[in-house]
Formats: sequence, structure tokens, C-alpha cells
Amino acid sequence: MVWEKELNERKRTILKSIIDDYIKYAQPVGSRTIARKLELGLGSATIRNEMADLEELGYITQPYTSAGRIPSDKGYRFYVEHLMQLHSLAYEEMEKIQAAMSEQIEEINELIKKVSIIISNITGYTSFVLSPQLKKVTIKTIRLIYVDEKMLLLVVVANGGIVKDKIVKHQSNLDEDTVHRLSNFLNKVFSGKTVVELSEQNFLDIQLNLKVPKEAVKIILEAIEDCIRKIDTIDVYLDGVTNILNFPEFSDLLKAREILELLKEEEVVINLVKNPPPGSNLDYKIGSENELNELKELSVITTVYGSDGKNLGTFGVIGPTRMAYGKVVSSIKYIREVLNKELLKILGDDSL
Amino acid sequence: MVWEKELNERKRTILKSIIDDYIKYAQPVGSRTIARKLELGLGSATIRNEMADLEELGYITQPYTSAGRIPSDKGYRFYVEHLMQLHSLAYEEMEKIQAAMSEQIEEINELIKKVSIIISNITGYTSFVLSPQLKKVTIKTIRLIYVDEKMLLLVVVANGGIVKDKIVKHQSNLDEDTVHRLSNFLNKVFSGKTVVELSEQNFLDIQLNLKVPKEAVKIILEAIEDCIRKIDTIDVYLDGVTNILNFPEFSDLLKAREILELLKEEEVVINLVKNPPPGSNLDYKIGSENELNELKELSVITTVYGSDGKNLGTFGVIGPTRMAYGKVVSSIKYIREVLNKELLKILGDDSL
DNA sequence: ATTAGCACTCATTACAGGAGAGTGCTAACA
DNA sequence: TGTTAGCACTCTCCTGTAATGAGTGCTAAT
Repeated sequence: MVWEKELNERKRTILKSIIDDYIKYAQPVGSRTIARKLELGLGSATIRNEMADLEELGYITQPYTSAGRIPSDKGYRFYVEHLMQLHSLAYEEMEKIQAAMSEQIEEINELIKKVSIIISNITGYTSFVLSPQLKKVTIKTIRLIYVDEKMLLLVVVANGGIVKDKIVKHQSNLDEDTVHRLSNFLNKVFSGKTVVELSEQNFLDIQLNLKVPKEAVKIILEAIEDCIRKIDTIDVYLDGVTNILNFPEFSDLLKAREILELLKEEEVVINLVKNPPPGSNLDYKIGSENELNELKELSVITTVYGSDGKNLGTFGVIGPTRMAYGKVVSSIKYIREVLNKELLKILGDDSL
Repeated sequence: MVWEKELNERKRTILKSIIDDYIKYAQPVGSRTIARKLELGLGSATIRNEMADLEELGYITQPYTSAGRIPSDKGYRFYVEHLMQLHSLAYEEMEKIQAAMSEQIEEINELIKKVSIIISNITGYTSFVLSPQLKKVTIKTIRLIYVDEKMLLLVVVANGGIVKDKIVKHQSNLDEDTVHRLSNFLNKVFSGKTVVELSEQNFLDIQLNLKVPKEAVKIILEAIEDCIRKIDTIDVYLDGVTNILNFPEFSDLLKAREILELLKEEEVVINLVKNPPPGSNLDYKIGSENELNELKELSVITTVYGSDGKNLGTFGVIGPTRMAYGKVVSSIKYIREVLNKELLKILGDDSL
């Protein structure tokens, strides 16, 4: 670890104390408070001098002359990188997480949804989970099911147990047998394929080999494409959005509403997570480090999940910059651990 | 229409004027305002006398001595039943509705989702749409698809183009051929059936006829049951929840948060709609008429949708009691009309 | 290097007074 | 009898002022 020359041990202790206090009470914290709390045998005046230094260095600010200090974004950054303490979760919390995630582990998206609920539950902030985006969608099975003569059901099963289906309506009066043959053919052609190439070749093959009307083939291929696109799409699960309203920094209704509106957009959430710095698997975006103006007073903590080192997706927490970083990080780490184990159970060695 | 003896024409006019004004400005309205606005050649003192009567009758109240009047829930009820004017929608609004709902009409749930968005968009309040709850689920097709020797995909297609699928994991190492036979058998047994009876008989039949291990049969039947339950479950689509934050009556953050939390619960929304009075297809729950305490300051307008008189589901609007009832009702009526037409297109004569 | 002491700053609170909106009542009027 | 002008009264809201108090920065003493 690089020793930050500009902050000696005492300044660090004081900075940590200020931030801890501010996280807890959301009130500017003054020199007396710190002096009393730290029990270093230092008077408030000394602390005041140190605080003046910390302010000059940009770690804390004063909302107005002669108020206490509040941490700046730079202060928070230093805090998460050098100062914060991780507390291990309470036994009941671990229990809760385990319990919630191990029941009914059938579908991967169910699990992910649960994760988002449990995170917001444990942390009290807003949580988000992005479903796996498969680097390469491999089709395991593709099937057409005859419903009636103008309607088919297309089912695509991809790796990772992901299933998408789609009703296909057509005008070609296909009979049950034709559909069956078509289904087998498509399955043979596409299964195991990584990137689906809807080449003219395939197109013609189908028509020639199976004597299926052009119209139907076109619609079916489009449907397949559509399903694959859906499989490839990242799903966003949010929970605890209204928790934002709990924090005094968002008592401004308009501001709060703006944020809530914004978080509804899946794109926004997906973009929150972009450009994770390499090296660490935990990413912090603190206040002004966020790109969107509306989010400059929020912090986002993100991590990646996935069994044995494979990056499947991301999840994290959104809260005020004055977030209980220590608590959140410990929770995230623990939940990630459990999630990864569960995923391994569901997916097995199914390479994604 | 029953002529309410207790309110003569003039009182009605005044009441309507008060409510219209209050809906617009959310401010207690005084006698002078009304006198000026109505242009009946009446002085404010006369209006004052009438207002005193209206207050005594319970249609309006005073927030405090010598403030203007605000409508009571009873006032609003009289308003929606006798006074409010329906304005026909602006041409652009009708365009917008048509456009939004006629593109991409493949899946019924897609359509419903769009409806909820368009309602909140047009009205500026919170909208909800409940998906059809089928009185009787008829299975059109049931199919098992072989994925690998420990995994099947169950697909159930019900009437109304509703599809549910479920990955079924088992330990019985079924081969592709067995699955295929099983699939055909199940399809024969179940398709067309209204209520699926998972009788012992069926259970034994399958085992005897197809020599499939007991374990697998049990799991598969459970999965079928599960799919049918899912088909039968009402989906709730909400949109524009944060619109609630726009109204001054919910500037109290705690109250607002409470409501937002509440609306997240699907059950709550489903219960909003219970007990629609027979006769009309438009149902109003105004303020205190709602059962839940947290919703006593909200009004809920609900209607049913469904092609040719068949009640498929409900949708509606949630807003402050001071809702623009006229505007909302006209919007709801128009949207219902369009929705019903679209549903007819999608469902055809498929009897639900 | 530390700190006690002190003057100073600024948000917050409380309080008082005035303006304004609106009422209820009464007496006069058509 | 219904309507209305006039007036006293009520209550909120706004404004200004003063007091409070938390906290600072600086200086001089330790």
C-alpha cells in the first residue's frame, strides 16, 4: 500500500472520526465532538487546527463559515480506500441471506431477483443486480411447437438454463408434421452454435429441404433472432428505490423524484456500472465521480459476481454519498460469496 | 337519474365551481373567487350563504375558521356522479394512444404493459393494469422438450396465447425418446382440459404405460401444476408511481414513501379493485372509501376491459382525491375502447 | 506543539406585528 | 323573501428582529 505522505496518522484518525460521525448523524461535525470522541488527550483547539489543514487539503468542507465540517467526495474516497472498517455481519443477517437465497433455486432470474431484495433489505439502501450478459450465447436446444395451423411456439434454450419463447403467428397453414420436421431441422442446424448466422444459405436450405413457404421461414427466423436478442439482453433488478426518501439529503421532493425517475431507466443503471477499474473487483463511484448530474450526490458501489472467477454480471448498492460504506461493503462481499455458490449449484459446470 | 332533492341547481353550480377550482389549484377556494368566476350576477355574500349550506350538508369543509372551502369526499362523490364534465381528448392524445398500442402487438402482456405506461402518461397520475385472470385455464398444448439427460423443458400453452415454461431437473436419466413419448402422452391427456386434475389415476397411467420412473413423473406433474398456477396468477403492471410526488398533498415525505412502498405490493393493488359495484363498468373509490388507511387521501378509478362484454381484467388510475376526474374518466374510456379492439385482434375469437 | 480564551460568524428558533384572504352576521334593500 | 353591502372577526402567512448556540479562527500563554 502506498503511504499517503500528506496525511499523517493523527490526521487520518481525525478524518475517519469525522466521516464516521457524519455517516451516522448527517450533521456537520465540530471539533469538540471529535475531541471528546477520540480520547487522545487533545483539546478541541488542536483538532481545529488539524481540521483546518484537512480542509485545505480538500478532504472536508464547511457548509458555511463557522459550521462544523462535512466530508468532501475526496474525503470519502480516502475513507473507502484507507480508513473504513469492515464489520462482519451479525449472525442473524448471515442466516437471513442464506435462507433467502437457498430456497427454490430453480431459475437463475429468480435467484437474482432475490439477491436484489436481500441486499436492499440488509443495507437499507437501493440495490441493483444486472443479470448475466453472456459473452456468447450458445443455443442448446431450439424447438418449434405446433399450437394450431396458424400459430407456433418457438422455444430457445440457451446455455445457463436460460429459456425464451415466443408465439409465432403465420399465414402458411403448416400442419403438425411439417412443424415437427422444421423443428428438428432447425435444432440440428442451430444447436451448439455460438453466433447464429442467419445466412442466406440457411434460409434457402430450409426452403429447399423442407418445402416450407418462404413467409413462414422468414417469420420463424426473425423470431429466433428475437429470442437470442432477448437472451443477450441484460435484465435489471432494482429494489428498495424508495429507501432514498429516507435520507435527509433528499428531502427535496423534486430532487428525489428526479432520481427515482432516472433509476427506472434500465439504461441508466447499466451505465452506472461501466468502466470498472481493473484490479479490484469492488468499484466505488463517489458523488461527483458519477457521470450523471442527478447522481452527483449519490454513491454507487458495484461488484461482479460469477463462479470461479468468471465475470457473469454485476450488482451493487446505490445510496447517498454519506453511505455506511463499511457495512455495505461487508454485506456485498458476503452476499457475493453466497450468490456465487448458489450459481455454481444452478449452473453446474455449464460453461458460460 | 334520481334528482337529489337536497341540492338545487344553484348549489350544484357552486359546488362544481368550487371543486373544479380546487382540483386545479389545490388551494381552499373562497366566496369571492366563485362569485367572480360564475358570473351569475350574485355577490360574494350570497355565495357565502350557499357555501355555509353546502358545508352543513357535508359537501365541503373548512380547513380552519375563515379559510376558503375544500371539497369533502362526499363532495367529490357527488361531483363524479352528477357534476363533472367529460372533455373529449385532444387529437394528439388520441393519436398517441393509438400509436403506442398498435405497434408490435404480439404478446398480450406486452400490450398491457404499454397500456399502463400510456395511461400514466396521458393522465399524469399513477396507473395500474391487472392482467386477465382466466376464469378457466384451458390447456391448448403441453410439451416436454429434451435438453439433456437430467433436464427437461416443460412448455404449457394455454388459451389466450399465454405461454409458461419451466426448466425441470430430475435424476432419472431420461433419454430423448422417452421424453418424446412422455410429451405426447401428457399432451393427449391434458390438452383441452379445463381443470387439470392430477389424480392418482393419471399418475399411475403414466408410470404403467410409459415406464417412466416415479420420481420424474412426480416432478413433472408438479411443474405442470406450477405452470398452471402461474398462468392463473394476476400480473400487476404499475406505471407513474412517482407522479404521486408531484402533488402538494404528498409533500410529506414519510406519507409519500409509505404509499410508494404500499403500491409495490401486488396484493394491495389487486385488493384496490375488489368489489366493483354492479351496473356501471366504472368504479370510483374516493378517499375514505378506500379500505387501507394509507390510501384515505387517494382516489382510485377502475374499469374493466375485455372484448365483447367479457370481463378480462381491470385497469385504472390512482391519484390524489383532488384528481382531474373528468379528464381521467374520458382518458380511461377512450383507452379502454382502443385496448378492447387490440385485444380482439390478438385473441381473435379465442374464448377466454 | 498544545491549548485556553475570546471575538466573531452564521443558522436556527422564537416572537411580534402587519397584511391579506376569507368568514359570519346584521341590517338594509328590491 | 332572497340578495347584498358592510363590518368585525379569525386565522394563516410573511417579515423583521432579537436571542440562542454551535462552531470557528486567531492570539497569547504554557
